[in-house]
Amino acid sequence: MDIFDLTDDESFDVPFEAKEQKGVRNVYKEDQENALLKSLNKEQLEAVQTTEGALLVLAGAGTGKTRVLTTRIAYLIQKNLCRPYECMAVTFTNKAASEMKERLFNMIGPVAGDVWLGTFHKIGLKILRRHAQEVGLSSDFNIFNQDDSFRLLKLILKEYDVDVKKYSPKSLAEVIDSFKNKGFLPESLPKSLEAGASFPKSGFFYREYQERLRTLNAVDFSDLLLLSFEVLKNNPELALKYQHQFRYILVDEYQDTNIIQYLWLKLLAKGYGNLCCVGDDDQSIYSWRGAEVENILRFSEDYPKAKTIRLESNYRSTAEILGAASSLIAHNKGRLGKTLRVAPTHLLEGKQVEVKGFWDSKKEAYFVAEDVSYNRKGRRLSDLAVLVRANFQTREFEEAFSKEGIAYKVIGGFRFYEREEIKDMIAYLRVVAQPKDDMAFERIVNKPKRGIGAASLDKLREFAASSHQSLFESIDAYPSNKGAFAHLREIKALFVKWQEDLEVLPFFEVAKEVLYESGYMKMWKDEASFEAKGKVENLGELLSVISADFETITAFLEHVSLVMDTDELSKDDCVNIMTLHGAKGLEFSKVYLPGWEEGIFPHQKSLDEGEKALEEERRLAYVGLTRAKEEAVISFVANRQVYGQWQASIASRFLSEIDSKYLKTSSQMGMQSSFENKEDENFDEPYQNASNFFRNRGAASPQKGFSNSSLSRSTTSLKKNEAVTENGIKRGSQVYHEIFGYGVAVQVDGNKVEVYFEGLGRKKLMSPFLEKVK
DNA sequence: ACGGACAGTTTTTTT
DNA sequence: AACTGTCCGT
Repeated sequence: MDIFDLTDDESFDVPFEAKEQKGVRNVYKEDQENALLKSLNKEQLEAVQTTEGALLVLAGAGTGKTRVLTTRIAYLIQKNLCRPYECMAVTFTNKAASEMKERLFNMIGPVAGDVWLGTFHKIGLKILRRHAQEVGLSSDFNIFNQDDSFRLLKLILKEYDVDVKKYSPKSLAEVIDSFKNKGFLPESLPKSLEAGASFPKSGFFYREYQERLRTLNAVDFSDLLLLSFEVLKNNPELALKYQHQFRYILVDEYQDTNIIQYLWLKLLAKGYGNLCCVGDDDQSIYSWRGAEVENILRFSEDYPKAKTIRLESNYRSTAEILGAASSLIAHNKGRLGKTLRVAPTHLLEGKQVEVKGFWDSKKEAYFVAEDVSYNRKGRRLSDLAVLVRANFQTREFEEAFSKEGIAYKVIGGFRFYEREEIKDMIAYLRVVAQPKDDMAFERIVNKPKRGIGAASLDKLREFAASSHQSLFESIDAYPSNKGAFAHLREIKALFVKWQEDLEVLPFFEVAKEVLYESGYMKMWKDEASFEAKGKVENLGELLSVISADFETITAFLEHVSLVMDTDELSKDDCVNIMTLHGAKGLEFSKVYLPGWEEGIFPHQKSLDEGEKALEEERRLAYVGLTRAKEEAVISFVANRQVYGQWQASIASRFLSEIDSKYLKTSSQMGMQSSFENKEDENFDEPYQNASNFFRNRGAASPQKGFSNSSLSRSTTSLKKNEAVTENGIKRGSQVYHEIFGYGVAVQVDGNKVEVYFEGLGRKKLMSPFLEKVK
């Protein structure tokens, strides 16, 4: 299951001239080549067979990008142009890597395992592990995830008395990450970059952060690239060795590379210059992670002899879907430009893209669930997907699907490895593996409660800092053995025991010991709540995952930091619910694209940021549409609840940017107001309806638009911290008031309140009337 | 040391 | 709505 085995060093250590090829057929057979290439079209064939020098393959959606990449690798190996371990193929996601791995295996068999195939981060990690000491780390360093980084930054900011509310660790993390993505260590950070950053003294905090990471013997995600690049940059001999090894380098999704990845590739490809980059500038959706579309736009400047091949035959979608997607993306400026056309062998008779408007997101979700029910006949559920802009949107679909009895899986979102209990357990294991890891240690030192409070920890922290040791190490030397410190010694003794056990027992056994002997499992078992039950189950599941898949603690910890459990699509037959970002590289026969509302999609932040950000949103929409093979449904709602507050929505501008001949619109609003009976409204234009509706009603007086029959009445009790004021409802120190005139809140008797409302249930009753007042 | 009450904030996408 | 941080009583 591991994409490539990090313990397998032989392919590297043996001088490559002397290396015998394992399992590769030395004799090239023509029929093999024919079998490999026969299904390719002319464009694809050229991309596979252009083996010398730099090559840019501009591959539009659905034009067989992965096929070209894998066939190219197979071709190189079969034609004996390189040995498997002399070929490196880099992807962005584990999903893409494992798919390529699988396809390659089917083409050339087990030797596929020798190809350096993996994500940028994984290959960076492989290099960094070998040469960690060059950057002042020991090779068993830990990998910090985003959460760890935030916590560390928060710690640092607090030490310097920075107001964490005003200057959040998250924004600092973003700034530091952007430095790393551009390839700068604190020492080399240009003043101008620091000055332009949105966080004050970011250069100082960056330096501080890197130093702390080093003392913790840890790196963060971006370091995997940055530091592996530094290692090679500072050791020309070493770099030469790698440059000599990699005769062929292939890159997937080149449009999403950032500067450090660009430099990293350039350095590694220096030996042979056989760099093949595949990408699509219209699908660049990771600029917030430092991706520079410019990398792909100026490829031919960087590699002047580079050839460019365009793949424009689309084997995936109907003409209607392609037409809709193309007419939308045409609104973007500065594209390299491609014209996708339906492949002649693939002419599909298609339906128009459906556009539907709904009253609220619940109706939208239930429509999708019912439509799925209807469409499942003669189709696999896994051929259907719901693609959302943000993770929070998945919730209502989950609810609707489970009520309709439809199997579904949410990809991404709340991940297994990000659950509290799993993170705690991982923290325990991290301390076992790497006692210097103060972050992990602090996380679990008093979990379950061991009578070690904040005050004692403060003392220990101070002591540890003055003796330049980790918390764990400094426990023994601390000049006290009372109260919390006695408990600290106890827990340390346990950790030492587990470390010793690791020498003699299988990792799985030790993991089990840790879970039970620490009292962590007991802590949740003793709790009667529904939640705790699930946590106990999850912990059990974690143990079984460990016993099935991981032999060493290092392998396990590496896996949890680099590979998310939900990276891969479920093997079961179920509907996939995921973000648009997560859907890149996938295809489905029918795709649902909900939540196309201003502020949701395009996201509010992109609207605030301006044209460039908006273009990226548009590319995201393009990615979404082109995932569909046969059908696509776009929908939006008139009311949306975001963070517990109701808000009016207006249909996304993207809808009006799509050539209407590819669209079929219909209203599913089904509201109970008098609005429904108005004849002058055109129900075939639901996105206009939504905006008109709120324009008409937005600032209206309470009763406007209500017909008496649809007006309901309900009484409710005020909560402890609520009161009715003249302008609205007072809750604590916050005052809320009614919006849109949907209802009137009237104090009746004591804490009883009478509310008029329109066709909404009790739970929803209050929220639409409440809006925070500054 | 610990838990409950209260106030205030959150606000995208991922390796 | 769900979450964090702080204050305060036990």
